[in-house]
Amino acid sequence: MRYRARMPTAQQPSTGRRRNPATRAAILGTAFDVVAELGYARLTIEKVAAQAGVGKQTIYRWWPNKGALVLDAVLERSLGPGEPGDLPDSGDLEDDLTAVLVATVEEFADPAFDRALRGLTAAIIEDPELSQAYRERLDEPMRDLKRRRLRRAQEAGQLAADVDLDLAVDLIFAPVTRRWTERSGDLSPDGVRAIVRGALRGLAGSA
Amino acid sequence: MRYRARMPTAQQPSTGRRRNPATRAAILGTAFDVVAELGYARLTIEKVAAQAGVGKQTIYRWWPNKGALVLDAVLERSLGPGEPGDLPDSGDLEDDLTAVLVATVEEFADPAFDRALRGLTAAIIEDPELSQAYRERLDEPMRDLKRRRLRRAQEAGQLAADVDLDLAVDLIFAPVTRRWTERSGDLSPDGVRAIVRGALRGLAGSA
DNA sequence: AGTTTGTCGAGACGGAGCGTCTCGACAAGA
DNA sequence: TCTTGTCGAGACGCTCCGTCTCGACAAACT
Repeated sequence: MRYRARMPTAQQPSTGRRRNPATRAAILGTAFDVVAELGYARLTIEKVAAQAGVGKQTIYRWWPNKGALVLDAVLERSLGPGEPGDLPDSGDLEDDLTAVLVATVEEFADPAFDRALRGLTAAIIEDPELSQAYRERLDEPMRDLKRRRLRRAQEAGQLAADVDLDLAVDLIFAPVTRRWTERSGDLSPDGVRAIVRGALRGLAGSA
Repeated sequence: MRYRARMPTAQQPSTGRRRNPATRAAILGTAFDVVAELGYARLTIEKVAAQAGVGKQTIYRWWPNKGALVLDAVLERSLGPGEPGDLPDSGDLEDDLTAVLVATVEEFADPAFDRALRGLTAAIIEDPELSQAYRERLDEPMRDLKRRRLRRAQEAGQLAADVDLDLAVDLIFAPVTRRWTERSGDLSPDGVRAIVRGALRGLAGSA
């Protein structure tokens, strides 16, 4: 992870003036607003700097490029400081997974969040280093929540004992993501429920 | 489709000099090479023009932006002129789907094709108009092949009769795409087969 | 044969953003 | 007090943007 050293999470050296947290917050907040309004392609470091009332160098000092900046901006805005609480567990796996996916789709319905996340995704696809950072800081933690919920289902006998949990996560969640990125396919609550049901029961239908 | 009128498929007016097909081919070929080498973000119209030995205006006359150019470049190179023959049908659905997906993964293994397709995908995510063009000209035709194969499986009783075919396509193919775009997850032949098996038999495992 | 219409390579143009660099002001540790 | 690093501001040379104009040329129509 070559980034880290220059990224905002780098630890302070012993001496010298300390980094201003308010400046960092202003930059990330503005970056989110800009990508939410203009998209990633038309986002400009100069625009963010001007709009945040900040020197360009202050951004370049802490973030190596647009992608890293947008990743931090999205992470800061969407996750916030709190712990990312567990997935719901009502006992009914199909209901719980459907609820999670419906909530995700509802977030996509907010144009600002939609554009911001599209921008981040576009950046990630082309930049292996950024995609690794995304995986470690956003995707893997979320994935862990999903695996945990599925493991409980497995222990309750609602999921086959020999099923690989990573396979299960992909089978359940990837179709929704695909319909979102390509803007085609049914993302209504019914459509989402059908995906969950299909993944759980299978298409062959021997049941 | 507002593009069309300015896109290379537009029909010729009655009089005047005709468009040079060799020029079109040179531009698209060079565009593919450039995106395959540098990626989408660093692809430049000026670079394509210079490298193809062509005036900038000649590109701007026929393509409205980078995205449209790259879409045509990928379409031209990956599909070629021929009809996109049917999916294999050996009678064993799981084997056939696995073979198709393994072939797809093998294409991703070619760095040039990988970068070109990543570039196209990145462009599509941010541009609704381009994503529609992609859907109509590449995704939907492929999807149709998949639906046809699945319908035959349905008639043979290997797929539940009440299963929606678009749901089936997403469930089977989206996980592989996800693992590719995010560069994480098992894309080995075994991993791919597990996806197909999981989608067909279901995770709940009542069989 | 001549005219019209559109294509083509070449490159000039003003403008936007790039990423680097330097400046003076300032704040925190030594 | 002195050193070290942060900060806003903006100048710098550069690349690329998208538009425009030019002269050469080819296809269709008169």
